[in-house]
Amino acid sequence: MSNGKITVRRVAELAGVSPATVSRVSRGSTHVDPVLRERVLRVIEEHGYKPSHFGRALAERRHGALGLVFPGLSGPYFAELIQGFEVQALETGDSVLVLASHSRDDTDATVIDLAGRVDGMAIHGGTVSDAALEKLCGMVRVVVMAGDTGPAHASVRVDNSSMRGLTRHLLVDHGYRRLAFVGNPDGSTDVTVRWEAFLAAHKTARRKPPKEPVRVGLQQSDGVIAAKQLLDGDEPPEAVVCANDETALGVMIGAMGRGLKVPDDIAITGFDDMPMASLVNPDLTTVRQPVRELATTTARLLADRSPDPAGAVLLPTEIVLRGSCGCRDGGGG
Amino acid sequence: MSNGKITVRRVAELAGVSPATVSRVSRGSTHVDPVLRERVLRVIEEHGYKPSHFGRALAERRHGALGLVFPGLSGPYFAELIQGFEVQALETGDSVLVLASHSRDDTDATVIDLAGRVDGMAIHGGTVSDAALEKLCGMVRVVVMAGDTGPAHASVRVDNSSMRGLTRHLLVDHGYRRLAFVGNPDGSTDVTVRWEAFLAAHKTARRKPPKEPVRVGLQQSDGVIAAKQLLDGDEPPEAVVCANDETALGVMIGAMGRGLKVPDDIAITGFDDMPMASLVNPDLTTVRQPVRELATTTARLLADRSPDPAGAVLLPTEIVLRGSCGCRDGGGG
DNA sequence: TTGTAGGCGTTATCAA
DNA sequence: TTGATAACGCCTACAA
Repeated sequence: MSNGKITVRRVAELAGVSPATVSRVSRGSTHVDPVLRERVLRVIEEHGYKPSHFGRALAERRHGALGLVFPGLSGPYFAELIQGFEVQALETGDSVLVLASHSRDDTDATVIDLAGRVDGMAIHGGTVSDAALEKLCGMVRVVVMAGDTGPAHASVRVDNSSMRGLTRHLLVDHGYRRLAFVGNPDGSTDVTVRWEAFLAAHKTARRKPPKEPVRVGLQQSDGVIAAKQLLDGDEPPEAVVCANDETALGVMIGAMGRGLKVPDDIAITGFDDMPMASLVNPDLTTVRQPVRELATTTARLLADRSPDPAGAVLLPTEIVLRGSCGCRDGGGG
Repeated sequence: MSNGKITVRRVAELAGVSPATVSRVSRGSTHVDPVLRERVLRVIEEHGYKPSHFGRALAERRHGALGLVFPGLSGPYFAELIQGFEVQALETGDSVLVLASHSRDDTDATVIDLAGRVDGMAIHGGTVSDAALEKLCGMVRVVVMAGDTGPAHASVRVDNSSMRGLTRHLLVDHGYRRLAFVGNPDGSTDVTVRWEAFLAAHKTARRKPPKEPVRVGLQQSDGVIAAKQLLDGDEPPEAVVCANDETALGVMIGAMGRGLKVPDDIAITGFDDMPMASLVNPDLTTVRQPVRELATTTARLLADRSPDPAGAVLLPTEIVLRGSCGCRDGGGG
């Protein structure tokens, strides 16, 4: 078997044409004599010629790769994010370079370095300092996902204001008194905005919000930890509003582990509408957000070759009322 | 601000030296006159010169990148895998290209293409056909993680045989009669081996195993689905052995949602020992596997420049007995 | 339509 | 130690 050392020149030689012609054929250029094309194609096939990314990248000054930077969290949200992004990138022939272990306090050097190896970068809200972001923008096209555009070229995010309606629902429709919020507003832009919407709903309803959110991460285990803090305290809340479904599930597990009934003893809501939300008992009241679209839109913006990408895209969300807020009294294991 | 168009030649010019010297300095080569080095460094600093990955890659014939291929699953396991891999890769200055949306029935073309953009690839067991794997091996160094070496250059996996001891524990120490297995042996090498170990333990104990596993995926929602199938049937099992912690949690949620008590009414075990395992009530009996080490070892093997990497690395695992199998009767919410 | 020649930015080789 | 010079593999004017 021929090893990968076969080059344009060699193919040209074997096919009795010039390297230029091979290049044209290999990239499906028009304007090539069918006979020659056929001859070249056969040699390519026969010897398994693959244009070198090295040479191509250098000549075209294009990496054919997109970067994806986010805080290394587990869970359905990020899995969906990666996959959506990747599928879209593949669509345009781009590869995906990920930086999943990046937290804001890391040195920015890593992400700057990444910028030198890609044609565009997607930065998840809250993972990179504004200073670094600005530097990045001077190097490649940058799209912020789930965050403010800031110095970036564009941004794509979901409409977190649904959290306001959801909170109002709890406050007004159900008449719950003491609400708690689980999630760290400093952790990500999404949580910041959701916490603000939570506060705003209280204000509109002329009700006093909790002084502080329960500052934990976004994983299921964080929800369990929050439940411990919330339910073992003096005044447990009547309803717990969680920054995402995972923590909501965690809180629910914690509550049930204490023998509490949801929603009778305590109401719980999430955000995302991931698969588990409709599978638990009671099923989870939440806000549905189009995670996949968030990812694909971002990738599309990045791959777009037009001079300037759209400014800020806002994706719609939808409140999904189910059992865990008390809207149905079926189930309640 | 100077745009990124500054090259070696330009720096050389500005510093009054040759491009070769700039190259030597930029790469920290020894044998450079301190005076010149200083002069060059200042110019580099001043103009923000960054060696182009294009040029460097072509000249060194080295991408400076590693590929990571796995089935796009969510959950702590894969999150840990990515991060561990990435951290180790960063250690050697490599970037990480991921292919997370690859399922076995995809065209192999995608993964073959990836091979042309990296110096080495980590393939998660059960994601690529043997034919494709063989082809890949002719292009780059390939290490299989959590799977058989096969045609690959090396493999790293964990010792799944602990599943045998765990099953024996359920069968003999606890004396459970009917056990069920949740997980699809065809889905991944790990599950294949765990199912086989489950069967082997039955054989050794001279007990009849279930005819079939409950063939579901590895996510929490799959566990809920399995619970439905298992618990709503005629003869619910006395103990459910799950292929991983996530599905175990799902089964537990399903069981509790039906008002069943764990482990009194039904025992449940997992595999992984992820954070949630010790947080639920009752806490989860499981097998601890070193996921991070799995990832870092793989990355290290890939980055290793020595002629041939080690053959097959086997990482140890450890049975962790907790409440969900019936070993402690505290808790049991 | 095809071929020739030069350039993309860096590193490697070999004299000096 | 330093500096010309030649790859590295491909693409793309430009000329034929």
